[in-house]
Amino acid sequence: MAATPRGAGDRSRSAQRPAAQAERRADARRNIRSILDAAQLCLARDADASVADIAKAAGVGRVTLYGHFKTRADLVDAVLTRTMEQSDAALDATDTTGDPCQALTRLVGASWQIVHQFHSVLQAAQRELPPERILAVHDRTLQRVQAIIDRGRRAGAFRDDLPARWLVTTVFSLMHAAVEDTAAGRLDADDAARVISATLLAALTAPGRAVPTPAP
Amino acid sequence: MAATPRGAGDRSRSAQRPAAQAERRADARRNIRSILDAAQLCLARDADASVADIAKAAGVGRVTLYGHFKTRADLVDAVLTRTMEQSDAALDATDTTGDPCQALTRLVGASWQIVHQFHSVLQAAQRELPPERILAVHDRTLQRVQAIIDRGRRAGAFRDDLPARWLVTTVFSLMHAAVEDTAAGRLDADDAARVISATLLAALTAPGRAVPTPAP
DNA sequence: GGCAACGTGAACTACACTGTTCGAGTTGCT
DNA sequence: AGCAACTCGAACAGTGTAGTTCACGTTGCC
Repeated sequence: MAATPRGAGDRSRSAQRPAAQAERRADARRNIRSILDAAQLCLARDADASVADIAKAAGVGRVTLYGHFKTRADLVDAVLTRTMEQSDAALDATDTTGDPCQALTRLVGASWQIVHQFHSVLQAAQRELPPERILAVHDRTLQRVQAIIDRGRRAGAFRDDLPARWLVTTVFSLMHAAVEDTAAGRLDADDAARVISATLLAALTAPGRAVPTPAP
Repeated sequence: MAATPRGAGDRSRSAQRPAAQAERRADARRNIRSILDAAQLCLARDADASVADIAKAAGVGRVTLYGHFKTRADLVDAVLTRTMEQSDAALDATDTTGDPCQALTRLVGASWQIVHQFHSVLQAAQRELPPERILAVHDRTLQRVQAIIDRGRRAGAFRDDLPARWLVTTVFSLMHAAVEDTAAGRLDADDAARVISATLLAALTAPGRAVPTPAP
């Protein structure tokens, strides 16, 4: 879905799925990498960055870029996918077992940097890609949050009076709201993870229960 | 800032500020109204609606529209201003005194319909207008929320361990997140106000305190 | 070394949109 | 009635973008 060679059609490739980047020439691989790097950077700075901007930032001709990515949407999709893969990798290294409250706090801490950095990549994707695609790419992250919430509910720590899906939305919503607040200078970026966690723990706590105060 | 006559310059008008719509001819007033109505509707449906779309929806020539609004940004600004005025009017009729928790619940209930309906008008404005302008137009609403939160904090009902500005952000963020969830079919629109309120009350509650369970 | 894959800039098509001009007609106001 | 304000559509200019083609130069790979 990301790579589209010029000379060769789909004939020599087993399928169009597996990105099929291995059998390319070395300079092509290098350029694809540069393009993705540049696109991630440009889109992170400005969700409306043009293909020309990205090509220039990658130190590559626009035509070369189109040689690897059929359309702008393709490129955005590739960048989003890549970003989510990086995110998932970072989150895989995070312990989300044990006490749900602490697990959530750890998850927020680990996610914040990524969300903070690549917030507008998501914005670009939301303007260019169909909602189902956005959802699909977020699947693993969604599952992860959902799992913690489910566990917290079963343990009686998290509330049971609201749709589980809404609690997941709450988590994502506050993360992204925090990004915008820091961008506008209304929130200290170094304090954001703490603020988000504190708000979320309270929001997810079962009514009637005392709100946990996590140790600093 | 909204009205721009054709024949007459600024000469006959006292200032360019006061919208100066009173001294126009009747048909002009009618058209301006139609345009604003149509623009509000179109932008609510699609934040990217073109000037041509809006003019057609208003039953008016494109040139006529440009006769009243110098640029697309001007039009968007006028629509946003108008929407916020309507919103403020609706909120003026809402009792925000008394118990902060109940006041917040009432405010959310009264705001939800408007936010739900005109969510993408705001999106359009965010793409076209400078952030300061968005902030300025939201001033009254912002103040209102801020006032309730301040009162709740003084009363010891709301938490004091997070920046007040962040709590305001939380309120707006969850409202808009709820809109997107309903649009995606993940949340029942009729249930939204309750869900938002319940989440917010918990989020704003002081740590260590029991979360209030508002009467249905 | 040789060949195919790859890169490149310039130029071109195509499109969608904003904003303007013009000439001619219509409507409201006095 | 008469005049200025207003409306209208068509046509135009300008801009920014996506995507393509071509002819030629370069690089990697066997």
